[in-house]
Amino acid sequence: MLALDRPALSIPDKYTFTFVITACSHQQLPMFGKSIHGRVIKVACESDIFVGNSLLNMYSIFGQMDEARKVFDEMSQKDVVTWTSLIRGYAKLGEMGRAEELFNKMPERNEISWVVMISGCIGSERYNDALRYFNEMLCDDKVKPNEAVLVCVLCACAHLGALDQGKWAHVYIDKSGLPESSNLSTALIDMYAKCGRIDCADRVFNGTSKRDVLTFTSMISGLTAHGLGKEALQMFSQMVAEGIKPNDITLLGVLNGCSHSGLVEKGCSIFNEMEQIWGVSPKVEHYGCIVDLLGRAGHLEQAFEVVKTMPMEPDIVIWRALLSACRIHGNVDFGELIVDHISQLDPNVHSGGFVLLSNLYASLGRWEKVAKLRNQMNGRKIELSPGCSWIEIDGIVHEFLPAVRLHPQSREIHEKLNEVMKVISIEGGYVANTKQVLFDLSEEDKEQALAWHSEKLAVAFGLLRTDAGTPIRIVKNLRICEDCHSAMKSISHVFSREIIVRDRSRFHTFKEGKCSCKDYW
DNA sequence: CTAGGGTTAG
Repeated sequence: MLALDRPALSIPDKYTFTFVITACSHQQLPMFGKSIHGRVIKVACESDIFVGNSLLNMYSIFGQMDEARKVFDEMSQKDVVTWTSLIRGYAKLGEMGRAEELFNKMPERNEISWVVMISGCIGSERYNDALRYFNEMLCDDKVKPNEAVLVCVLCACAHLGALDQGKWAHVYIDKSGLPESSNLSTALIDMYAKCGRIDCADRVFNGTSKRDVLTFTSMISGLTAHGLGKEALQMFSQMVAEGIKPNDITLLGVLNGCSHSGLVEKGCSIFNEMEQIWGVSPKVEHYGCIVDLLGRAGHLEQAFEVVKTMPMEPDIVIWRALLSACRIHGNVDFGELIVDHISQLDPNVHSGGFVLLSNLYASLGRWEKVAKLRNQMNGRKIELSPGCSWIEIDGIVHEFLPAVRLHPQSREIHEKLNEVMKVISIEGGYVANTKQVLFDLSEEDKEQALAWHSEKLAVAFGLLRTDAGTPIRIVKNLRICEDCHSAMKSISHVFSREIIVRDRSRFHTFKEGKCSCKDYW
């Protein structure tokens, strides 16, 4: 109404443009934003740095980097916001090389520029790079790490299992006088839990007065990953008692906790009530949990019934949970039934489908089928993500890929590993699992690689570089395979070492020849 | 609202 009353005043000024362009960025309105860009040029306030920055940022957010770059190049005046926005655009697309180049070139940096670089590394799963940038940031007198940077750093430590550096960040936070926040507590809890120190996570949790749904969720998920299902449920009760409403991810953690601890009835009742009590409608992930829960406990028919009646299309994870249940319970017939069912579905979308089938055939001993699938995969150039392990020694995270030659001490590591394998075969009763083919998404292909799985290399390195009796902590990006699992058991026994391996889904603590997962994972 | 951060099953 106002606008109609005063048509003469309806030409927006640069402040209005800035405001509207920013709104387009936040509301995901690329078309509208673009049309505004055209109008900006008409009213000739495009030389304003605020207008330019908001336009540049808008294109960066939408991933239209050619457009963003054009705005950047045309801006006569640039400031730290201009540079940071452009860097963020590239970082979000995973073009870290471009981002890095600009970051090195920019005339001045502030805290936010560092956050953008560090969080960009995390988004591209380059956690070691994230920590490297953080250390560089500490050398820069003009900036001080803020809450956002520290959250990123803890996140990187959590992914890497870098306990020492995580502890260092914790001390830094306590000394820095940053106000207590649920964000930092959440990141600390998650870091400790993922680094194998659920006890420290618990201490942080109990020491904080600012708890929200995220704090509780990271604690619950942490307990779950450590196989502490009952404790996870207790934590859930405490959360409810404190009047905090769980979200979909909280419930995922709780259900998974039930699954790992065999709490079938409890899990089912939580699942059945999540909509009415918490207003969270089950997503495909929750169905995945319940299928896993039922399948693991041996209720295969019931699990299959859930898959058939669920309101959405079952995804690859669900089929895998079912097949994994068949494998655990040695139910070949049911497994083949499911494979029949899957092969009628879309066969060539995910590489996951191939691996899944291959695993099942391998577990059924149908090697000719495995070989055939393998050829098909090679023919289609399906790429699988490489297996990778990390180990932190003296505050430095060492990364092991199947191509271990990259590591400066690789020959020594190989020699050590050969020795270890020999010793455990003779003294530890270890027998190599020669049938091992793609047990999980283990892409470390035995045929083509004389290389060992990355977790074996990491453990050899750990034995070389740590004192006798020190626990060895390893993080692996995929699930540990059966062969490595039994090797770790033998090593823990023969070399009297506690070995803690965090794999993709949970912790395995090897001690005196046994694993905390009770061979059930 | 000219630029920045966290929890996630298998």
